[in-house]
Amino acid sequence: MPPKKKARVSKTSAKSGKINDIEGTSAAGRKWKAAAPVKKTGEGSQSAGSAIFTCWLMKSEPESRFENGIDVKFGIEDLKALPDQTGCWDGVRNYQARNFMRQMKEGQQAFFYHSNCKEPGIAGIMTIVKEAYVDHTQFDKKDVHYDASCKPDNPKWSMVDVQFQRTMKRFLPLSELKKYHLQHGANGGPLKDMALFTRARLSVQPLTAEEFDFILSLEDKEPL
DNA sequence: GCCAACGTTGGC
DNA sequence: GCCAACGTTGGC
Repeated sequence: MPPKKKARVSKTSAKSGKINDIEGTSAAGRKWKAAAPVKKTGEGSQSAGSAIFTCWLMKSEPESRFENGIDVKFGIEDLKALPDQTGCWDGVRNYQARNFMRQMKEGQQAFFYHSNCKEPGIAGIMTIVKEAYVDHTQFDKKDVHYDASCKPDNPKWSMVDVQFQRTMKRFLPLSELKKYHLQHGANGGPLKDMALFTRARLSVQPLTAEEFDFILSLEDKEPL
């Protein structure tokens, strides 16, 4: 069961929702050396020592790419085109990314990031509309992200439902975010520890409120 | 298409 | 539980 690609959201909107959160055997959810400023869990229901995150970034590929004969393309326009502009973020096959999805709460916001494409960057914002539940595609032999090691009585992978909120006022390219990241490394600005750069391969990542707000503020600025 | 970074697997 | 080999991610 090789780890698979990034998420692809399928056209299911409101499948029968079993609020079935599997226990968190994070077999591989090992050491993640808190790169991001870790907000101390003040009052949350998180176990001691883990941070509470409220903002997210989720990657998906907006350009066609075929994997086992199946196109994994899913950009923000594809989400927008779904009924109710809502889809499930299935196909995540990485423990850390999965665990972050399991921390997501209804109503929280996530950036929709376009990866593996001509112009990588942040395309828009979506809202978490359903908290983590079993990702049914792990059992589906026809699915790109089928995981033969998973059985319905012992699922491994979760997904959340997301709803399109809006596109960014202007697309925020990775190249620009990186310039700020580098600049902030020198001057201590808000993007100095951004997971997009410190944990490049993570497809679902947390942002601090400071990071999120700073990125939002870029919409009204000239491109760097 | 290349390839560096890094997560996962499996032997020991 | 270590760690080398392997496979994937994703920018360039």
